[in-house]
Amino acid sequence: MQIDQPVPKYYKIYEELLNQIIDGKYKENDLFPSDTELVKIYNVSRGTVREAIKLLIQQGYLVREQGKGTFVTYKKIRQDPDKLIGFTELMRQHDLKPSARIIEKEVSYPPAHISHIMHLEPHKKAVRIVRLRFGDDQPLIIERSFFNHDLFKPILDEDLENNSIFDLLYELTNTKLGKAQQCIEAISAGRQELQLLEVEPGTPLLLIKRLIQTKNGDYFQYSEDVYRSDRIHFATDTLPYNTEHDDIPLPFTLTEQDLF
Amino acid sequence: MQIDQPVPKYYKIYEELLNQIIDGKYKENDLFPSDTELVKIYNVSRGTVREAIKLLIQQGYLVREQGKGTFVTYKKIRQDPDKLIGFTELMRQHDLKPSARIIEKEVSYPPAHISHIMHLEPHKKAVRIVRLRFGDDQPLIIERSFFNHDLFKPILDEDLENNSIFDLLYELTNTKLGKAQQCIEAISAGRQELQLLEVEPGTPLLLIKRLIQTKNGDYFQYSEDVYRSDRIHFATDTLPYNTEHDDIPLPFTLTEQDLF
DNA sequence: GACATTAACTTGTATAGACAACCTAACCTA
DNA sequence: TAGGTTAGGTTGTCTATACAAGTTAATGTC
Repeated sequence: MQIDQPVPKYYKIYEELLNQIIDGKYKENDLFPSDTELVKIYNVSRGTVREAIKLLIQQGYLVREQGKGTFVTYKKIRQDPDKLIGFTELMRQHDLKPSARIIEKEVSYPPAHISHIMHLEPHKKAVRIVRLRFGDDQPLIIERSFFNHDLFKPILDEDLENNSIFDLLYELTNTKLGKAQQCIEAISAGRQELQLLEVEPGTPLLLIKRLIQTKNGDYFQYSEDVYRSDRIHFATDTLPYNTEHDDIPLPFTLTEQDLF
Repeated sequence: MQIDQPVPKYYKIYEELLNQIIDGKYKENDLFPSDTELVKIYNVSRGTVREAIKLLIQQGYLVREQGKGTFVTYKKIRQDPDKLIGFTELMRQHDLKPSARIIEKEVSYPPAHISHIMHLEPHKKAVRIVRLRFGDDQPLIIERSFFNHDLFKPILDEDLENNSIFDLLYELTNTKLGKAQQCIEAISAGRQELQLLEVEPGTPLLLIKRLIQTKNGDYFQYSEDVYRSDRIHFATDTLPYNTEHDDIPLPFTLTEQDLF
């Protein structure tokens, strides 16, 4: 015997709108129906409509702009975490203007666990840099990095907003990079993320931690990059075998209709 | 000249309540003031109070339970990058006792977008399976999959709770898997996730979408797996920052250049 | 033509009220 | 005592309304 679980109106509306978006009823950047229109269509109150819209916003399908309207943004920037495509290259592929801002830059004693991960001796200082990455002037990524001070020193005073750190490293010290490790987590937006990435409190974000060595085996960098998951799409084409990829985007998510 | 931007009431209340929680006014699992009490304290409407509470829930500070009340659940974000786990064999490397529960299993006509992505003809049925996977009896992953019915038929009645689907496929039909695509997102826990994964509303989770082909090129499976990010670390050990391709000048120099 | 004003939209916030669903504890009854 | 009922609390959902804040396009004026 199946229990008849009542599904809220706002959730049904959410599902229906999601299906419409997935079915391609709206194109990227299309104007979505306004609250008032949806109120008439579904014959519910505005609060209920907004509840449904909120879910779609949280999933990254819609964006609201006060005074202008609600817009469809289902297409995400794709990035393959295995192939470390550069940020500017990634932006260029999506016709977005890349830019960066240095939030913090200092030489200090890192926390103990950072020293440990980077195999630094306890008395060694490290270079800490926080950068904010933009695509078309929209904040996409916070990069929080610790660098090996000895290796980083030669490029410390270079222009890091407009130059590649790895490029500078190679040009000035002839050092190349070697192995790297990374892991991915989902986190909730904290205080700094709210401010820098311009998201709502509690927005789920992707956290990618990387530990990068030089080709000599020295630990060069430990970074924690926080990505706006609603704007950047992490995709891989590998697994057992890697042939030429068909490139089917997987931009949607199963709805409850698909599940029950 | 800075425009004096008005801060919403619900946000001020949110900040004040957050400060109280951070200051330790409430202990873990303490009962939080009810909507009605907060309405009296702040002299606002219930909707406004709930807006503030919602933010605290999304941040993971509070949990609401219908009929019982609102509770404080301070949650730590733990960083443990020393444990780096492989992509597929998470369970074994974690040294956890693996188990699974079939939530749903049916043969039916899949939604249109699933048919499309799996290259199924519209009249073709698919096997839909929802599995909940445990490690040491704790729910870790929801696997929601659609399988090609023709390919899946031979193993439909096998014991899917205690066997690997891929292993069964190979044993019974000698079919090997080919290429796969996958992408990773961060999402907020929805209704089914709350129930099955036993997490609090708004908990950030990892969503991994996969499209898997057989070696023959047939589309075998589309799945969306939801991981408890607080219990599972997703990691790749080595990245092709690759040293072996140093001789190839153009493509790899570009990527390294743009990375920072 | 250039520019300010206005009207008519949009989303954002806030209020007040209602009922449903759920939980707990006190109470009543067998 | 044991068990069922009820009253009163909680959160969940939904409605209806109102005004603020921001955008856009048409209008009117100089």
